[in-house]
Amino acid sequence: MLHGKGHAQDCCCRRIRGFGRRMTAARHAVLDALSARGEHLTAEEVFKAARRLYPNLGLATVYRTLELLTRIGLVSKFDTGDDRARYEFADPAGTKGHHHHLVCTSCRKIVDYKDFIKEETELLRRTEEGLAKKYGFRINSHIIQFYGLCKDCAG
Amino acid sequence: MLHGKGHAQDCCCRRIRGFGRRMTAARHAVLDALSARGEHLTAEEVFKAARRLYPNLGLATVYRTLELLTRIGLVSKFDTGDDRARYEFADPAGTKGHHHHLVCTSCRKIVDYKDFIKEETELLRRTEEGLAKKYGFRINSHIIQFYGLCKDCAG
DNA sequence: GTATAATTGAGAACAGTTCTCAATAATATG
DNA sequence: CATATTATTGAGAACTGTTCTCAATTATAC
Repeated sequence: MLHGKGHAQDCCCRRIRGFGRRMTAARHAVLDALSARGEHLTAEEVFKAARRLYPNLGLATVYRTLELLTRIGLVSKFDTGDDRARYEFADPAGTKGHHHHLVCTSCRKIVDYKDFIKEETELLRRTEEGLAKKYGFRINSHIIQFYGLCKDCAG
Repeated sequence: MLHGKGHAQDCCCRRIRGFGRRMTAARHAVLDALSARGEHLTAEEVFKAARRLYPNLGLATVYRTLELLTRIGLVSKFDTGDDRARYEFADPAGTKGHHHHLVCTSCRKIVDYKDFIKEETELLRRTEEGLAKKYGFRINSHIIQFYGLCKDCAG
């Protein structure tokens, strides 16, 4: 049985256990991969990275773990227009700070930006409130993405 | 050969021709379906609606047409977290006005909202400018979506 | 330690989307 | 208007990302 190294891992363990689920080597490997490899990873990328830490790992387990982490709220899953899902730590755990995405529709490069986040967050909060009231939703996440061509692709 | 009925269709024809592509009965049917059936349709939904107008239509053609329309900029394609793409007229053609989406993660209901749009648009414009400058992107679209539970699903 | 139930890896199955290809139909040309 | 050219089509096969199945394994409670 492996032991998580970082604070994030410990925190995640507790969260997983608190959810009545077990802590396993496979899940450790996925968590390690997610925190080592950074943002917006595909399941395949997580799989490759995690398998280096735990060679016996299966792809289905990666999907299952990512789904679990997403359900718990530790990971956020999103889409950037190609046809595979992306995963990254949700704010609190990842501690890389809240950010949004800027996506090149040609080369698929993804830029995480934090500039403008403060204003955006402020507006989003107000909008959320208004929408919740008007449409009776209990809102718990949002997505903002900009699409365009990066410098290299714009030519 | 069918003839489009609405202004949007005429406009689209011109755009398609202007792109060096041909105007066909299948494409008319897809355009009609898109404008009759409203927002955020899946390819399957477009297919079913369009096939009522042109029974010989094939699903692959619907995908090809939607891809063409998206590439031309007449249609916007997006994703709301389930695993099928959604399509709707982009602003100018659809003339239903710019809107964003509020998505129920349980029943998958999608609400188009236009409230708050003005402030959002204003902020997005400024953010876009800033991002374009800082990261050298030529930005040409964005997505804002809120996720949560609708009144019925929140219980 | 043992019992119990969650978790696993492997591969099959699945769903949405794209591809292939011969047949058809829209446009340009004469 | 007839014809040649070339895009487009429908049907189904193929593909890709993701989920499911199931017997074997392993974390946890006692």
